[in-house]
Amino acid sequence: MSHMGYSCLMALDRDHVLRSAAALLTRKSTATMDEVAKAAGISRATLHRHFAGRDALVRALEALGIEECEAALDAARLDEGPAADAVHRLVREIEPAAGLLAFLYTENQLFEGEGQNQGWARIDDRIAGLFRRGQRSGEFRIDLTPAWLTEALYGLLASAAWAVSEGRVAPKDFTHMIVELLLGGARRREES
Amino acid sequence: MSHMGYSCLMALDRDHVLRSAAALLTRKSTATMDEVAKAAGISRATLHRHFAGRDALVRALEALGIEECEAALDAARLDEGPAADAVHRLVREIEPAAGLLAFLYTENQLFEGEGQNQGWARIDDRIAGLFRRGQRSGEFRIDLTPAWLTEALYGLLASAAWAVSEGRVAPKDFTHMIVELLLGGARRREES
DNA sequence: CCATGGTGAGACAAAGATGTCTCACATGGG
DNA sequence: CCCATGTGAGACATCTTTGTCTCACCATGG
Repeated sequence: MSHMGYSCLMALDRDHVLRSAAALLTRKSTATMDEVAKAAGISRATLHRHFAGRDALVRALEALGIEECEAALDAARLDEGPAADAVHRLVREIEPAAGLLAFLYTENQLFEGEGQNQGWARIDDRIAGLFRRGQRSGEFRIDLTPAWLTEALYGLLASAAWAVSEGRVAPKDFTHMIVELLLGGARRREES
Repeated sequence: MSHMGYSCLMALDRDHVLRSAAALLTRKSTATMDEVAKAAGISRATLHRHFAGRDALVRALEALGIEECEAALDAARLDEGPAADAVHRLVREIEPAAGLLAFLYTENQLFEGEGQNQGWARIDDRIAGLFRRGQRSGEFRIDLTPAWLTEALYGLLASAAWAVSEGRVAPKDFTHMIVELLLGGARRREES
């Protein structure tokens, strides 16, 4: 064993289990602990050694989702350049986590008060702040509230993730579809 | 009793139960049969007399959702006038059913092959057809596929329904928020 | 070689939800 | 008044999932 073996191999294992669980629960949000274990290639006993129970697993997934969102927000450099470009960078950065986000987004409709509400609130604020910046600079229209634009972004991310996983949308179009609809809408523009 | 009493009162009762269940499951998608019964003001036994089981209840809700969608599609007269106006009418007509739609939309991520797939396919086709008409007439841009626009509409309806139920968006803004984002996007338009 | 620790398989009880049943009660018609 | 029908309350068995436990196995390091 040794401390290094523990902290290193376990951490890698745990991360692998977490990502397998995310991939499975994205497709089947009611998957059993046994199914999660099999999907990760481990036994239910070992799964329980990593996560005390289903709640703990979902909490860990929530933490992972928050972490990846924050990382995407950082990588997108929301404060730099035109807000529209920042939105584009944000969607591109957040795409790999979209499936997980969709799972957590629908899961959170259930646990009203529980969960890492503070973590999500912070993310909501950062995204809403981006839209607010775009409104103040005159790039974005002001009759759609930042809160709604944020919510709409979540909804479009979830829709796109499902549409891609069911083959209704090509994976390579993911970012383009979301960004163009969110920013430009469906109506044809004369100006551009 | 009497046959009329049965077929009439039962039907009303059944409809009332169905709508109570829809309202509850919209907020708490994992609600128990007991909770559904209490929400409808009846006992679990009576609930079981109306619907053989939870599956039957969800199936009935799915049928109700399909029915209301079709009704909204009919009322919106998708073939008349500019496609953009038809989209506006559609969202306005479908608003009362948005909560139920959101529930079914996320529920259907689970039952892959099951359910009234044919009913949904027909609705998908009608909505996608509306977007295709708008593209052909030159109203809508052609780089966003009708399938994606349809999916996005579902996602925005679900997002808006949740945002309203959690107080993040005013109920009266429901239609405006969705239509303006879906058609016009967040970017400010020079022309209008 | 042997000891240690992680793992898989499976047994087990507990908890929750479901489906079925019985029984008492009320209401409305004959 | 009496009977029939729908209803509510609750008991009950069943099923699924969960959480805990034990035990045999195996790989790795000493």
